[in-house]
Amino acid sequence: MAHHSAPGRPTLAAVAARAGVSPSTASLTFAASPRVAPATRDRVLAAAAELGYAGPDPIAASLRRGRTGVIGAFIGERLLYAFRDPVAVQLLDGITEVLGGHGVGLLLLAGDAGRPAADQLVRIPLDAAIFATCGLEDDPALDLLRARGVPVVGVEGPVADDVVLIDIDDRAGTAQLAAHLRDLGHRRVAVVAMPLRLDGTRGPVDAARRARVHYRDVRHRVEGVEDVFGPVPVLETASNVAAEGESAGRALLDGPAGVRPTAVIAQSDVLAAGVLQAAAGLGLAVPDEVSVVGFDGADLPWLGAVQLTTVVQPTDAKGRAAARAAMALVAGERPDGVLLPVTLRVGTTSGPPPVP
Amino acid sequence: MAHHSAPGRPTLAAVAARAGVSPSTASLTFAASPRVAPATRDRVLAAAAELGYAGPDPIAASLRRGRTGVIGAFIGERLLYAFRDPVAVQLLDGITEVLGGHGVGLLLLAGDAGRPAADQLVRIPLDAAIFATCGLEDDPALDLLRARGVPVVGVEGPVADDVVLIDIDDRAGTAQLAAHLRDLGHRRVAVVAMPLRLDGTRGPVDAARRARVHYRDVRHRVEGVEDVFGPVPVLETASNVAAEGESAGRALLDGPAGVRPTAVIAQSDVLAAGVLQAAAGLGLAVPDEVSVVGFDGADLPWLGAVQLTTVVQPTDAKGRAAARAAMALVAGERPDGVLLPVTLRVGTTSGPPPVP
DNA sequence: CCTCGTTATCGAATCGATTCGACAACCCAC
DNA sequence: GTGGGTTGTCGAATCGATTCGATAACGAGG
Repeated sequence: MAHHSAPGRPTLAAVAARAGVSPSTASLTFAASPRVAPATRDRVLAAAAELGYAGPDPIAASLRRGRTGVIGAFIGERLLYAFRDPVAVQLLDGITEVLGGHGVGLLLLAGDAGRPAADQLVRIPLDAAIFATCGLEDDPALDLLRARGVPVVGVEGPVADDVVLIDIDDRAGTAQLAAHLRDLGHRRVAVVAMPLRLDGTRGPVDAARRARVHYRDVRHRVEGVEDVFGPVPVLETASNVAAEGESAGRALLDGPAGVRPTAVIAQSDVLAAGVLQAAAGLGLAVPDEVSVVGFDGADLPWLGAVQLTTVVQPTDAKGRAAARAAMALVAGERPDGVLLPVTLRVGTTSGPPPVP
Repeated sequence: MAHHSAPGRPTLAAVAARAGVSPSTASLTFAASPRVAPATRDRVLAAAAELGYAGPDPIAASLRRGRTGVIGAFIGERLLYAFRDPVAVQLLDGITEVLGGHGVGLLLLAGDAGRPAADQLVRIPLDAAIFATCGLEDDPALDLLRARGVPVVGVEGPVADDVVLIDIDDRAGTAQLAAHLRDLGHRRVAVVAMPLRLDGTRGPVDAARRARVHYRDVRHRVEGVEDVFGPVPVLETASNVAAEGESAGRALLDGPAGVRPTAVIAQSDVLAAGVLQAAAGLGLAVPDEVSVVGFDGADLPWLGAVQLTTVVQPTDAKGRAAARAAMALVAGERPDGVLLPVTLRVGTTSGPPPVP
């Protein structure tokens, strides 16, 4: 009975023996060391070819080196939902761009809601972990990683001494956006928020709920609005998808002109797209009867010619920065956190409020 | 200078010593073996807690076991483009669903076009690989995996003796779709094809190009149409995205009523969505002036109320089947390939051709 | 009291490489 | 010809666990 799936696979030692050199030399050969003589190298390579040896076993090499060349990315939600979010996708793309260049692989860790895949963490070798879209302050996975000595990078959280933070200025960016609306003359605005935590809740946010917000970006994007307008009504969605934005939008905008908000601040472009759909469904002209703004600067394909007024964040740069930080941590460095800039982009969905 | 990122991390041996047991017993304890006495177990666990030992090192365990608990998924394109494709996303979701249940992780292998990340393959330990969206017949990565003894599952390709194939009947499905159009009375149809190979080419497909098609599904979905209509014009897109579908659709539909096709068969719902946009842009009513059909049965959010006539494939089941096959291969079994059924779904985008 | 059968624990081999310091061989110059 | 500096190769320790067969302890039955 064989121990392995592939029983008779040749080892480096076998290759060395066949080539008439020591295992050390054979190892050096495959590491492309300049210290091995060309003639010897050819002999080893020839022996390897004859034996069908495909190079050193990655697992054994990993053990010796103490590294695997794999970095894990935590996705809070199930994969399917995370990938509906263009920001998450672009972030991951930025990460793989850097990682791929170093021959490092990205492992997806998706946790169905509550309990993130903890068993995976225990079993799977990781050099570092990136909290990609789930900056929970008290994620249990964080403790596991800590105990294991796996360095952690957080994209917009969690905040901790031993976590390198890649951040954007959500609050100031949103404040800028809010100021734009205020300067246009808006006084009655409402916020359509991304989920405060992942429990399927939707609806108006009260103080109690507000106190239990899990995500830093969500909190900061509310605070940015309040910096300008003071307390405003916040409507929470259950998921960051257009359909949720639409139902929230309908709830907000389905009322008489003197009562409904003259501007809706969605916390993401995806939600804003939903709000736009809601406005269209209610027969409200944008921006003449209602202004709609978003956040992210994702170029959503289904917006068509509409240019959403939004706060543009450098999502791909965020991904690249996260990956670079992870690589640095693996190399034993202690990289600084990064704060990336955001910019207001005024489009065609914001304008002065309607005159009564 | 420390060898590792975390120098003084305790080992299983240290825990065993502290608990006054042998390493074997400590190992058995963490493997939750029933053969270890409860009192001993508690002693070991206590020692582990005191030392801050988080459990056996996954790398070392991997070496001994010969497995890592990581399965690689090959994405032909860059992540960003692959994840614009709802089918790819759903496929991956199905894969992670099964894998996660076994505590196995999914590693993304994205190759920038031509050369897929070969260096990653050499360095990263993998138990098995799934060709998720890139069924190239002659992918160089396949040879590397073979040489390494890594078992491979192919989703719609590549076809090889040692690759377990998870397939759908693209040809028969498309033929059914084509027959539906023929029965409605269509005689002049055109195909908007996904990329035949990844080289950025777009435009009419001639025989030479046709001979060099890389993807099985693309080929089969053309053949299915020809089974019903005989040779038809095929317009290739450079990428499976809506914008490409739109420009292809405009090229096909921008002509006098007697010349342009009365039905456009897009090879994916995403492309079909683009063709619908093109039709709308040209002021053509669907299905009265032109019928548009797709493939996949993906529920695209931005289609709104439009019900696309399409061939529904069980994408998530495909993902789950692929993952199950991979797990079986890792377990040393020799699973059979799987052929999943597709079904025609008639929506509101197909109808009789206009009367001249 | 001795033996047999469990049950819990241990020893030791093994997984397949990497790497550092030592060492031999060789070249050149003095 | 000897000393010093390269250059190329080798030995041996190590990475941290898993696992099988062996052994000790112990209770029960004859």
